[in-house]
Amino acid sequence: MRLKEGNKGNDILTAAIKVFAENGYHNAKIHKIAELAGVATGSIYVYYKNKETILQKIFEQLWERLYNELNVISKRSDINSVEKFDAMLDLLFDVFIQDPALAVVFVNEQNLLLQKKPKEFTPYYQKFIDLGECIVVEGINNNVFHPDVDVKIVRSFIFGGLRFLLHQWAQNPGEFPIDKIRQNVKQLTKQGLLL
Amino acid sequence: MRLKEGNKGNDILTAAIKVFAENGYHNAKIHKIAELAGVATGSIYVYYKNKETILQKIFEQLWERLYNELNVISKRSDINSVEKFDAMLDLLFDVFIQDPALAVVFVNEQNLLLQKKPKEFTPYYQKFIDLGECIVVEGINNNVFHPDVDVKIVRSFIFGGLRFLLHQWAQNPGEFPIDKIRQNVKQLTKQGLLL
DNA sequence: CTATTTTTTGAACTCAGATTCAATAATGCA
DNA sequence: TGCATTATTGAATCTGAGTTCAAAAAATAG
Repeated sequence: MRLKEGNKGNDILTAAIKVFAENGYHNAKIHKIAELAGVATGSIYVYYKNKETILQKIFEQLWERLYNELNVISKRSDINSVEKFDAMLDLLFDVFIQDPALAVVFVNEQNLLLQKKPKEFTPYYQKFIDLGECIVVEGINNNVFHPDVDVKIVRSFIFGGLRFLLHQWAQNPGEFPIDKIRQNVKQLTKQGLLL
Repeated sequence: MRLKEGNKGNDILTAAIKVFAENGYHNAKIHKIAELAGVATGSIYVYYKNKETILQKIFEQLWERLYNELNVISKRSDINSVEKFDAMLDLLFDVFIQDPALAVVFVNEQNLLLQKKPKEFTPYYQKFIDLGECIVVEGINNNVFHPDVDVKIVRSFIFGGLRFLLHQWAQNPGEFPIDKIRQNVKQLTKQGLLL
């Protein structure tokens, strides 16, 4: 018997995130992912059924992690709704700051997968979204958030704004300090533009 | 001499927007665009150099139009900064409401082009962005907008949020009335979530 | 050390689909 | 009406990248 050496499955995933981020999913060549992962082209197909499966796995891991961490936040009883809202934004920032390439892939390719194979998209995504919604509803019920906003619309707006900013930052990290972005997003979502 | 009948160039563009929206650029087949436009496959290449050129043309038209209309708004002296800001949001809503498929293409494919061929991307896009920035700066100078926000960050956040919402709406127009979205976005960008 | 099993390899295969182009049709003009 | 010019066609070509697979290498067991 022979054991698989190292963790090639993970190496491939990490390499794929980089290559997908740089070239976009459709322009990413399998052979380049293999090269970056330090394996042969054929090995990719030992670990993943095909190119699309790699993308699916990336989102699976991402959303599972985000959901689990948001779950912890939403259950805390030592902080109020506004603080939970803050913590949620921080969570998203922290995850993507750790891995800018992942931020780019997330922004560019999530729609692709969701549109093409909605059934096979990780359920953790929906669970995360639902939790985020809960936090805002809780804030409304506790009289700290405007009651006349539609939670689903607000959720999508903030989510979309964040996506776009993270994408910009990931492609050109020097342009803005990420903490300035973080601070502005919190200001804007909570207070708005008006004085 | 023989003249080209009808306006096949435009028919192809309109068909392409539909097919790109439904399948995404990379999964869109030229032969399907041709079919929808009512021309033969080969005719596409009489009017456009290749598939990518069609996408470029779509964005060229879109941003030229948006820039021109925002230009009119920004020059008006009968309305104040907040009203200009409102008018800018209305402009974006109106254009994409008119053509949901265009909204989907815009959200899904703009990054692709910008990343791949930044030099060839229509300059009207940057001009539009700059104008939007001016309107917010004007609002800050007139003491109606928070002075401690970074204009570029705000601009991207709002833009990203809008994109995401329009995309959701375009894919499922029944879920939310677009006017509710419009109203929520204005509320959120100006007042924020907090009471 | 040999046999057996599993992992790894990468050149070769495949095939979808973008692009081409020779043939055909349509129009304007004399 | 017939000629010249341009528009249109769509089957055939070509290309490139995802995928396969038979062979080689590595690891373990006896």
